[in-house]
Amino acid sequence: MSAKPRIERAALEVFAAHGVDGATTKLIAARAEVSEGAIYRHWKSKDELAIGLFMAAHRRLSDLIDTEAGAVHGVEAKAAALVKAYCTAADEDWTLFSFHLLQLHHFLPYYQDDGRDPVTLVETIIKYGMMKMELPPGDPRVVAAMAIGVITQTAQNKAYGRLGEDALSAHASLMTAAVQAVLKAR
Amino acid sequence: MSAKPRIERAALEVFAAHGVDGATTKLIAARAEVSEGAIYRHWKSKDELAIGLFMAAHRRLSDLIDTEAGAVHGVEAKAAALVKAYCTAADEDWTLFSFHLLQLHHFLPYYQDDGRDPVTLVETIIKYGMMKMELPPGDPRVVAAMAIGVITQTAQNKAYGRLGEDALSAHASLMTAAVQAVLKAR
DNA sequence: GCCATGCAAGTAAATGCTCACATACTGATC
DNA sequence: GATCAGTATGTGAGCATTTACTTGCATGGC
Repeated sequence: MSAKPRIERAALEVFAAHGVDGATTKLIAARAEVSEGAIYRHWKSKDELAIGLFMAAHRRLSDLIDTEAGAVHGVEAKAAALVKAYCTAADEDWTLFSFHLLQLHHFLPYYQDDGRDPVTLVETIIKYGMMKMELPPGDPRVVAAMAIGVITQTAQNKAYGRLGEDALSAHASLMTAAVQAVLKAR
Repeated sequence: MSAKPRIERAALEVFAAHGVDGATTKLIAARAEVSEGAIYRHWKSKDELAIGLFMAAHRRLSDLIDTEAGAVHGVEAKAAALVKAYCTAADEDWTLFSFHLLQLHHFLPYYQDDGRDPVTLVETIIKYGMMKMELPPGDPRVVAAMAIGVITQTAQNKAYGRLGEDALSAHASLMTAAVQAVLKAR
C-alpha cells in the first residue's frame, strides 16, 4: 500500500489537532506508520505538504461554491444550495474540512490575493443580489462575513466537540434559515 | 520602565500574528526590547505566559457578558447590549481581542470544562429566551453558535484586513440586526 | 545589605531535513 | 518468459540549526 495517501491523511489529522507549527514530522510519520524520510520523497518540506493539503481543500471549496451557486437563480436559492453543499462536503470528509476551517489563518498569505477564495465569491454573490434589489443595500463585505460566520462558527463548535456527534447536515435547514435571515436583516 | 507590561504587549502581538507554537521567545523579547531571560523572571514558561494572557482575556469577556446581559431584560435587548459591548471592548484593545479570537482553539483544554466560558453563557441566555417563549424553540447550542458566528467571523475578517481600517463598532448596528434575525429565524 | 529585576552567554533537547543504502516496480530486449 | 537496467519509493541513522529555558553576574531602589 502506497505511503503518499497515508501520509496525507495522517498530516491532515495532525495539522488539524496541533496546528501546522505544532505538528512534527515525527508525529505525522508515526501516525502514517511510515519513516520520516518517506515524507520527503513526496514533498520538499513540511510547509509544502501543509500548503498543498490546504490549497486542495481551498480550491475544492471554491469550485463547490461556483458550481452550486451557478446552478440556481436568486440569492435565497443560492444561499440554501451553498449551505447544503458545504454541510454535505464537510460530512463526507470531516478531517479535511475541519483542517481547512481551523488552520485558515495560517495560510492567509497564500490565497489572499488570488481573488477566487470562498469569501470573495460569496461577497460577489451578495453584491449582485443587492444590485438586483433582491437584498437591502449594505456593505457586502460585512454581510458576507456575517452569513459565512453562521456556518463556520457552527462547524467550529462541532469540531470542538460542542455539538455531539451529529453530522453538520443535521443542522442544515436551521443554518439555511439563519443565513437567509442575516442577508435580509438591516 | 518595567519590562513586564512591555513583554505582555509584545507577546500578545506575536502570538496573534504567528500563533503560540509559531511564536518564539526570541521574537517576543526582541519586540519588547528586552532580553529573553527577562521573560523568565515573570513566567515559568512560554506556555504559562500564553495561557495567562489568554485566560485574562477569556475571563474579561465572560465578565462582560455577565454584566451586560444582566443589566437589561429580554433576549433582544441582551443581544444588542452584548454586540455593542463586544465591539467597544474589542476596539479598545484590538490586540488582546484578536489574539483571543484567533488563538481560541489552542486553549480549548484549559477552559472547556469551567462552565463559564462565553459560549456557554450565550447558550444559557438563549435557553431562557426559549423557555419564556421570546424565541422559537430549537437547539440552543446551534442557535448560540450561529449568533456568535455573526460577530466572530466579522471580527476575524477585520483581523485579516478584509474590512479596511474601520472600527468594529462601525458595524455594530448591522451586526445587532443580524444576530436578532438569527435568533428568531427557523 | 537585601531583594527584585534585567542581561548575556550558554545548554540540552527537539526539529526539520539529508543521505547512503535497500527494495519494489516498469518495460524494453532477447 | 527470463533478464536486467533504470527509476520510483521507502528506511533509519544522523546532521545542522533552532528553541525553550538556565545560570552567574550586574544594577538599583529601599
